[in-house]
Amino acid sequence: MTARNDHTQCPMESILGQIMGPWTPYILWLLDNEKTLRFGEIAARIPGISAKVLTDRLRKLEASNLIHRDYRPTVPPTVSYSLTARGAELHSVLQGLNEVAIRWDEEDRETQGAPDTETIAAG
Amino acid sequence: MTARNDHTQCPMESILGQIMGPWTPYILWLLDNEKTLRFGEIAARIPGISAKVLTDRLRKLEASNLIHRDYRPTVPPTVSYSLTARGAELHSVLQGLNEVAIRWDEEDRETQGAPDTETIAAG
DNA sequence: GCAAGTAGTTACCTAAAGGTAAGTATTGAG
DNA sequence: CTCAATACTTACCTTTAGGTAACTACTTGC
Repeated sequence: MTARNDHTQCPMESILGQIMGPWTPYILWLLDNEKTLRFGEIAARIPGISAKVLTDRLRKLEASNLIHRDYRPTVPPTVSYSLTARGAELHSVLQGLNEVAIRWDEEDRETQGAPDTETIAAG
Repeated sequence: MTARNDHTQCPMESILGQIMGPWTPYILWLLDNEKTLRFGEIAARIPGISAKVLTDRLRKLEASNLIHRDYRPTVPPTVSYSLTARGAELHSVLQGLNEVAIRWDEEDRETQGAPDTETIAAG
């Protein structure tokens, strides 16, 4: 209210706008785990994504200075992606989120269905 | 392929599907900070959101067992929201993300503009 | 001259998400 | 009888996002 507008006073909204989106945190997590991945390798690790959307996400992450794009003009061309120093700062958040995800996944497996039979996919 | 489908083998995608979305992590972070908030209070803290979208986010978070809905049939009715035990498990992730957000915000302020004058809100 | 291979880009179309506004329930005040 | 208040819900419409498929560039191999 006093110096900045009310919707930018909170840095959370800014970072959310950068890393949110259907596949964005997942891409960051992949790069955090595997250090360097080529375009096709990322696409292979995300079954449902299209080249158009993946390109879009990559461009936006690059524009936010979270990933680095390494283009090698070979034939055919090779493009590798990796986290920047800023992108690497998300490491603990990404890994923390993954730990919670794994925990919940185990809990839901105990509660909702037997580990050896598939009942959730029946409906 | 053997027991689970290939897109659910990674718990990250599951948790992302639950907490992702335009305002979802922000709502969780508000409730993590303020413990209990009424519908109108959440709406007031998120300037750009509409009642329809806020209701949708709240319902989905409730369905994921991340928030608790407390309906008091007073006149007019009072509805309060708070994190469930599971939702509270996101505390460190949410706060860690906020710390990174604040750090980046300060860094960007040093790089892109002077700290004492407002140049970003001029346009 | 055509296919293959990588990493895209572009055009076109459809599906989903979100905005706006009005309606719902309840009861006390006027 | 109507207004006001809270927390929605629903209908309708627009905007946006995403899917699909074709095209680009360049060189090797046939």
